[in-house]
Amino acid sequence: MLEIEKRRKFIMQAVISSYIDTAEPVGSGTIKRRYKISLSSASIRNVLSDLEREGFLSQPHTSAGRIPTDKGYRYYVDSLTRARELEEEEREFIEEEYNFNRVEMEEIIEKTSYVLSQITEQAGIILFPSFQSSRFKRIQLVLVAPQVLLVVLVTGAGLIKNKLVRLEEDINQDELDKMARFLNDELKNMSLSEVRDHLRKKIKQETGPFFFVSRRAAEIIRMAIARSYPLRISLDGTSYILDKPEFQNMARTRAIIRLLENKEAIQELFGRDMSEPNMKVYIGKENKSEYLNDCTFISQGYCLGKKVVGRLGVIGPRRMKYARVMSLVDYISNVVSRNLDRINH
Amino acid sequence: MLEIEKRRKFIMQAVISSYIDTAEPVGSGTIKRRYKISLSSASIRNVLSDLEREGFLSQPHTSAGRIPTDKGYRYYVDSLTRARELEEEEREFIEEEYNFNRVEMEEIIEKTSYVLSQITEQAGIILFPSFQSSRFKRIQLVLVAPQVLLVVLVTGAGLIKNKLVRLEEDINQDELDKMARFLNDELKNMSLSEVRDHLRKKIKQETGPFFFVSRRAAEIIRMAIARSYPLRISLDGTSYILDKPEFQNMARTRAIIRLLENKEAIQELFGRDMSEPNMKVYIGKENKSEYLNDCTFISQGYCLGKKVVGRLGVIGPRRMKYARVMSLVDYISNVVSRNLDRINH
DNA sequence: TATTAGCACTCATCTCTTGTGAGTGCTAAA
DNA sequence: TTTAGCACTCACAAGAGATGAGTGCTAATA
Repeated sequence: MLEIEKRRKFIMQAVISSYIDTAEPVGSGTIKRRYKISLSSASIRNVLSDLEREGFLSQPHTSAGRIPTDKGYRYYVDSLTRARELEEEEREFIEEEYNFNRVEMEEIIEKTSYVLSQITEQAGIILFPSFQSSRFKRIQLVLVAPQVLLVVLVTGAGLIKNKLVRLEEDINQDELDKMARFLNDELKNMSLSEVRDHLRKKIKQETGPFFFVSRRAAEIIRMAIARSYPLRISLDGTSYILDKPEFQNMARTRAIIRLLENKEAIQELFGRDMSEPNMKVYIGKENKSEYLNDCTFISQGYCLGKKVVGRLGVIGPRRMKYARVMSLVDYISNVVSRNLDRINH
Repeated sequence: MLEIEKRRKFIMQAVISSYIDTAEPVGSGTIKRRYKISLSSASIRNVLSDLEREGFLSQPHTSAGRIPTDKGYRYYVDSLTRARELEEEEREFIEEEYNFNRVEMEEIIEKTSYVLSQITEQAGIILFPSFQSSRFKRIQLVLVAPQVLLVVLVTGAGLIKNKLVRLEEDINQDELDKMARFLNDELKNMSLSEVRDHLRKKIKQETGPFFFVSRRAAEIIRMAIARSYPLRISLDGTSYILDKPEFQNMARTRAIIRLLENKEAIQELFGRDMSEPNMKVYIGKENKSEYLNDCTFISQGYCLGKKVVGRLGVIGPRRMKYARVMSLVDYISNVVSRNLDRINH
């Protein structure tokens, strides 16, 4: 009984790993040849047909070998494979890439989509740290031209946000400095959504000396963060998709590439995972978009301090080296977190 | 004599416009049918074979029709086609897209690659205003953390550049304010390359009271602009390339897409045209990259005030509607310039 | 003298046939 | 329970015509 379970696992593993290597349907003969199993091809066939009946494998046509289904890959990822140590070279390549004089968050983020795609040979994606959830650190108000105000907002995620705000009345730099001082005291370490709420309250309840600075300041800062901060995504290596034999069909492939050109669509792929730290693997139809029915999307959060501020990941064919790619995504997510921390203090 | 020249032109035009429509080689019969010409197909054949001998047309194989060569397209663009008025709908679509409350240069730029690609159904490209050549407008120095300085540089192109600079020694905000005041006076309206040279000179010749501010300030600002400002490009609609029948060949198409993923490679396509205002059309092998041998690249400068600050354009198959696309690129370049001006005063 | 009808020829592309081989499921023997 | 043996399936490759849109050349025509 236990013996039979072991055999199923072995054969399942054989089918998947062979298919991942070759992209060709795997038959009983191939398994016997490649994995020197002490069973006849007929016995293997029996197991294969069991696995097919249970939905782990399928046949492209009657006289072909088997290929894994979504359920098959899922089983493989959950039960048959485990995290792998990175190769020395992989680790070196990654560390090397981040070994530049990085003082700005943006450079780190943009580098990351490149690194992800290069090392996995798939499309690499990273979301910039989310603005709304990040912490207020400092504000600076600069009069750029009469009635045009530059608001510089520095947040905990190392994000710097510029916003030009057009004012209706004249104001001078002294007044602005006063406001900035006030805001910097008042809002220290709040998250930006707290900032918004706090300011709304303050405006209502305050009177007196506070009032005159507060009202204007609050309006200004709200203008600066109000229009939802444009979603920023860095994407690289889309062209790797075109290399894979399963994506030689132009029509489907074009749809995938078109999806990746659309920031909102990419955001939807992450669904509700945005602020979760752990790794998510979406295989085939598990994906949020039907255009990715033939793809696997692996993502993981990255942190600033203890807080998850964004996600990164890769998109490739379902037929991918899961252990390797998952380990890489995990490792790179840690590298990014570490680097973000370093520039922040 | 004049008659014969006219006939050549007509037939040349017929071949190109038919090929642009259908992507199929054009034969004498097709021309006679589609353009109701009062000549026999035999006469047309004579002209075709003349045009081929002179290098304007070529045959994929002996028993096929003719397709235009680079030289043929070039002749067509230079002599047979002229700027076209935009359709009402085209104009409306463009104006509509820019009809949002734009106060930031970045939004306008990013919108533009989208508009270019949508309306021409090709890849749309725009370079962000060049940083080095833009004019110094204002600098702001903010101490973000001990020894970490945020330099905010506002330039004439509406560009705002943040740079975090790590200092070796402590400095306080008062000192920074002094420096900023000094720099704002000193550097007003210089271009950033002038700024660099100016500071270099100043440091050498100055002594006395100027010295102590100047030296630090100069170092800081040079750190801020020194590392060549990362080339920013906005690109959209790459996937349109996959629609065209001439790009069904994966290998060549992948190479094009890979090229477009590489910012430096894109920059090279523009060559020395960077600060020229006029339109450039590169057909097939005229392109700076061999990967674009089957493409046409059309670009034009856009301005802030009277100064060209960047370029925009489209990349598509050689077989494109030149009059239409050229008019669109021209129109959009004007719209961008107009919008940039508006946010700048 | 310029034009065109006529004709033989070319060659990519489509369809049809056939052969091959890697795979299957089932059954009966070990 | 395992496996040898066998009939069967079916994608795919190779080859053979047939088709037709195109050509260039030549001789007749306006």
